[in-house]
Amino acid sequence: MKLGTGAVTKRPTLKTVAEKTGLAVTTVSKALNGAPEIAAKTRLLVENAAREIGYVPDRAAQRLRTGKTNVISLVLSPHDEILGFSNSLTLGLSRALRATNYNLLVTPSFEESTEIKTIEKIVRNKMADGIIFSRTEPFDERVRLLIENNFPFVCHGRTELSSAHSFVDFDNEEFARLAVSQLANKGRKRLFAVMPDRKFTFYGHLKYGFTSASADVGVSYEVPDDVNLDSAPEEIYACIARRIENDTCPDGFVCAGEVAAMTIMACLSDHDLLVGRDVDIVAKQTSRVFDHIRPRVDTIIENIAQAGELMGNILLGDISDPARPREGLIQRPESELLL
Amino acid sequence: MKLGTGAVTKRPTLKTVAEKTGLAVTTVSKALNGAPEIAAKTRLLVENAAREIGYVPDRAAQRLRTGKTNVISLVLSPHDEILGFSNSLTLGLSRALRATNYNLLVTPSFEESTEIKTIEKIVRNKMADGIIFSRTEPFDERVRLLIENNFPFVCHGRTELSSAHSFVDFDNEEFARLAVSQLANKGRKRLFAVMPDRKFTFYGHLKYGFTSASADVGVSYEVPDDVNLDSAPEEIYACIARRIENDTCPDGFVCAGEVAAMTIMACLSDHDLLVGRDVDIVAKQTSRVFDHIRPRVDTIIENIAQAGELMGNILLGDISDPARPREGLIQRPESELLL
DNA sequence: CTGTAAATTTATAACGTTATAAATTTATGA
DNA sequence: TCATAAATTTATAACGTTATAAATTTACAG
Repeated sequence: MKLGTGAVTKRPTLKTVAEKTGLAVTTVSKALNGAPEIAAKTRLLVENAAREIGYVPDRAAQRLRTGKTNVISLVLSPHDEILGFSNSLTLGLSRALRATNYNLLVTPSFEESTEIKTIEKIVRNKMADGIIFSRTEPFDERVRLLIENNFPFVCHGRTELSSAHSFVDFDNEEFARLAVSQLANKGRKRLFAVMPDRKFTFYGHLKYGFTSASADVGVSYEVPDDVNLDSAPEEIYACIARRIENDTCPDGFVCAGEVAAMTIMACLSDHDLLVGRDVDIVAKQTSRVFDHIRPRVDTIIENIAQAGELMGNILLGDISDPARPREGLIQRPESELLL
Repeated sequence: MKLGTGAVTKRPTLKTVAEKTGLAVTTVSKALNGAPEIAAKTRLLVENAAREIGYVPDRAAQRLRTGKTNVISLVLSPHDEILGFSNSLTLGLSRALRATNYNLLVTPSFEESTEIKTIEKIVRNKMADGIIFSRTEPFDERVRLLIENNFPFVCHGRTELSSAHSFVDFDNEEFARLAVSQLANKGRKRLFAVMPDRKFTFYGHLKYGFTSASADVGVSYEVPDDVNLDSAPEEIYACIARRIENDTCPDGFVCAGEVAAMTIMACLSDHDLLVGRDVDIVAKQTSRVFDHIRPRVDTIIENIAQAGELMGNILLGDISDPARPREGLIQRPESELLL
């Protein structure tokens, strides 16, 4: 098949290579797959012939025959933050898959409630060799399902389930501690944190880090229960606006998401409150947006692309060795605190 | 195969359904594919049996037999703007594919130069039924390759090639005109535009709109040739900083990308120049970031998710009817100009 | 040389599907 | 009732691959 000439010849198959070399299809297959019983000179002959005519194995046929799809499925939640998250995860995953012959299938679920169906479908129909997903809950039903079906997966975030499974998580507790400490260093006394929805495991970690660190350094702290990272920006805005108008505005914000942080900054700015003078903010940063936002705020980086790459590599390992013990990995925060 | 019980039975196939109904595999296949020669009551019988045992066709086998992959490949350029673009495109595409049984394969190229290889590979190995990509050039080699190989695709942006092909583009000329007009209305006299790299088709459209509209309303205009939308933010920052320090700072900015706009805003802010007082900015908006950025700037929306959905639908149509005439679609800007 | 073991190659079958052609059943008209 | 057409079902083969078992060739000891 010559490309770029307009001429389209039929794709070469093992049979084509077999005919060219005068060997049997089986021999060619084995030679190309490095079977030990093939004579060295035969292997060479086959390899050259294959290269010459541009033979590439047919994925569908391999998949049908072996049951291996060579596909990793990234299952995205409808809420996956539009800034950065999915994107960086995809990027990182792609890096991990780059040198392999795995493909990345992106499967968004449009409603939170159908996500388990999406995963069931992938498992039942063997649409992938492994699954990646995020927004893990302590007793995550997706994790349960996948463990039960012995289906390789790596999730972003921990569970509290007894069976070990692969995951990559961020040390959110440490993030919160660093944030609190920074705000306290700047003399802030009344802290406020925008946290994820309670149902997620990392809510617990963040909350624990935030409250215990606040108690440790002796500042007041609050975790509102009417807004979280998945709230519409307008709700977060309204919540902060209410505080300001009530004169109950905190002087230090810990914000575990970029959009929420930006929303808060916008609200403060609209009420003539100045970050750095009247209040301080420490935000979790997952993209480079804050580089371009003024006034500058303290950020602590969660490297999502790196998480994606780690998850990809772990998943590939889990797939190639189904028996190896599953374990998790926790990323450290990289702080970019201002002086 | 029962899920959720831990028990894993073998996947049902056509054979399973055939055995259950006492019919031949062929009959079952035809019944499920709506062949007209199958008796209505047979069809019903088969459909019920299939549903009952949860039969789902095996993609690999279908693919091998029919040559149809049921996969759409989104080929991402390394530069695809991290904010919004890929993400929104993916989202829109997913929407288009949602009700179909197409899957979305995301294939990033890590270097600009290898992108054509990536596409060649997809075509040669028939890894997808259709391709989506962006950053189209007037004489785009990817477009040429795909047309030559008669491979379905929809690109984001136009070409100047003679053969018609499917595309979705944004009316960048109109965008630029609107932007210039808004800045002129605000009394700005020295306009400056951050444009895409010259090699892209939409550079031409933007530039023409920008320069001709500027001439029409009688303001001076400039398109720098040392920075473009793909420049590192630091370069853009440095370029603007130089202007400010030189006292050659423009008073109106047209910015065809979000990150560039934010960078400019940051630079202005760092030099105590106020948007709305000293300068004005009109930015192209492809996500909702600007909702949360202060001071507010004028934006004109390019709806990328919608573009993705359109591209997906066009591609599906092109695939199902390879003979239908290929045509392009141009999205109108949605302006969100401030008063 | 010859017989046997080792090395290497090959034939067969199967993965699950569908296009094609052939076979069977049912309906129709004389 | 029978022949024939129409409707419906079925058998066969093939898509490209690989696991298994069988066949062939080569090497080696006697």
